[in-house]
Amino acid sequence: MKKKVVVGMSGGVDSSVAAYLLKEQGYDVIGVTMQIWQEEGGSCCGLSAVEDARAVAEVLDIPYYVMNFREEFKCRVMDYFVEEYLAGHTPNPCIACNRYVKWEALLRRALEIGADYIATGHYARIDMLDNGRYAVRNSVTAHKDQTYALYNLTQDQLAHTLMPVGEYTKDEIRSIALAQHLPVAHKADSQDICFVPDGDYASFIESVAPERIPGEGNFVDTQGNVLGRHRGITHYTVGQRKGLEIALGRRIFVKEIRPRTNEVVLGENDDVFTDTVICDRVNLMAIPQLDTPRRLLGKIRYNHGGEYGMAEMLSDGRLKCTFEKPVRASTPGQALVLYDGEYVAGGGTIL
RNA sequence: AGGGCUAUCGCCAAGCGGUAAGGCACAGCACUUUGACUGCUGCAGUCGCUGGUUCGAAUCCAGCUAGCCCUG
Repeated sequence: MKKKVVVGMSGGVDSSVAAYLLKEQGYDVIGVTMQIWQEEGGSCCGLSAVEDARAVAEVLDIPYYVMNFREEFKCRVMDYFVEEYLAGHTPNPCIACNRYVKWEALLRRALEIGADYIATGHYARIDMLDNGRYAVRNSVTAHKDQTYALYNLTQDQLAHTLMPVGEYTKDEIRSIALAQHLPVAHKADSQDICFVPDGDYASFIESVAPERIPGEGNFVDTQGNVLGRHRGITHYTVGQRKGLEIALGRRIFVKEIRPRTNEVVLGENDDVFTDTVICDRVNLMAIPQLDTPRRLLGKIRYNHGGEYGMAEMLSDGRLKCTFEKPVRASTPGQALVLYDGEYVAGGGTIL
C-alpha cells in the first residue's frame, strides 16, 4: 500500500516540484495550501498562492485542499513576532512558523486525515543517523540551503517529514517545473516577511499594537552619553546602521537595545563583535545530548557563513558557544544553529 | 550698547581670486525565503543678504543680518 503524504504547497516553484517528485516516487500525494493570514499579495499564502497551488495540483492530478491555520499562525507567529520586538528582541518568524505551524499544526492535521508524512519544498534533506536520531542535512546546493530555519523541528516531526527538493539545485528544480509544464515555473522566489509585504515591519507592529509601542528614547554611547533621539526600540536591531537618522560623521551601529530604559546603545563596528553567544530554548537534533563541550560550526543568522566554536550546556539548561573568531551582531531573539558536518546538531534562541 | 570671531548641502567640513572636495545622514537599486550587514548609484547651478573691485569672487572690500566669545 502506497504511503500517503501531504505536501504543503505555497504556490511557489519549490513546493510544486516537491509534489511532482513525490508523486513520481510512488507516494499517494495530497496537496494542501495553508491559509495563514488574511490579506492578499503576500508571497506565502495569499489568494494567488491558492490559485497557483490549485492549478499545479490540477496539472499533477492530485487531490488538493486549502486548510485554515490562521489561528495558529496569528498566535505562534504574528503575536510572537510583535511580542519579541516589543521586548527589544529581533524575532525570526520563519523559524517559529516552521516549528509550530508548518510542522506542528499541519502534521497533526495530516495525520488526522490518514497521512504518513508531510512534505515541503525546503532545500534540505532529512536523514536518520547511526545514533538513531533524525537530523536535517544541508542541501546539495550550499548556496540554497535552508537548514537554518529548520533547527527547531522535533524528532517526531522529522520522522514524519519528507523534503524531496533537497536533492536538487535551484536550477534543476526550475528545469523540472518547466519540463512538467507547471504553471508556476517562472515565479520569483519569495522573500521578506510574508505578513509584512512592504517590508515596513515597524509600521506593522504599530498597527497591531498601537497602545503598546514604546515611544521615542535616547541613543546613548557605551559610556552612557546621550547621542540623540531614536524613534522607538521596535525600529532597531543589533548591528543595524541604516535608518538611524543620526549623523556622527562616521558609520555607527546599534550595539544593544535596552527595553528597560528605552535606550538604544550605539557603537563602532568593532563594538558589535563577540566571541561568546548564549542561548536558551535549546533543541538538540543530530546529537542526543551535549554533556561535554564540543567543537561545532555555529551560525547566528540565516545566511551566516558560520564560525567554529566550542558548544557546551550550562547547568541551567542554557547553551553557550565560544567562537574561535568573534562573530558580528549576535542578536537576542535570533537563533544560534549548530552544525556537525552536514547535519544540524541543534540550536537555540540567542539571549 | 565697546572690542573680537564666525557664517559653504539635513549634520560635520575642505576651499585662501580661476569657475563648489570629502565624511555622516538620506534615497533608489543589487544582494537576501527573518531582522541586519555589505555593494553600487544619486544627492549644493550655489557658498547668510545687498552692493563694490576684477576678464573672472565662496574666496578681496563696504554695509546689513544672525550666532558665539570678551569687556562695560
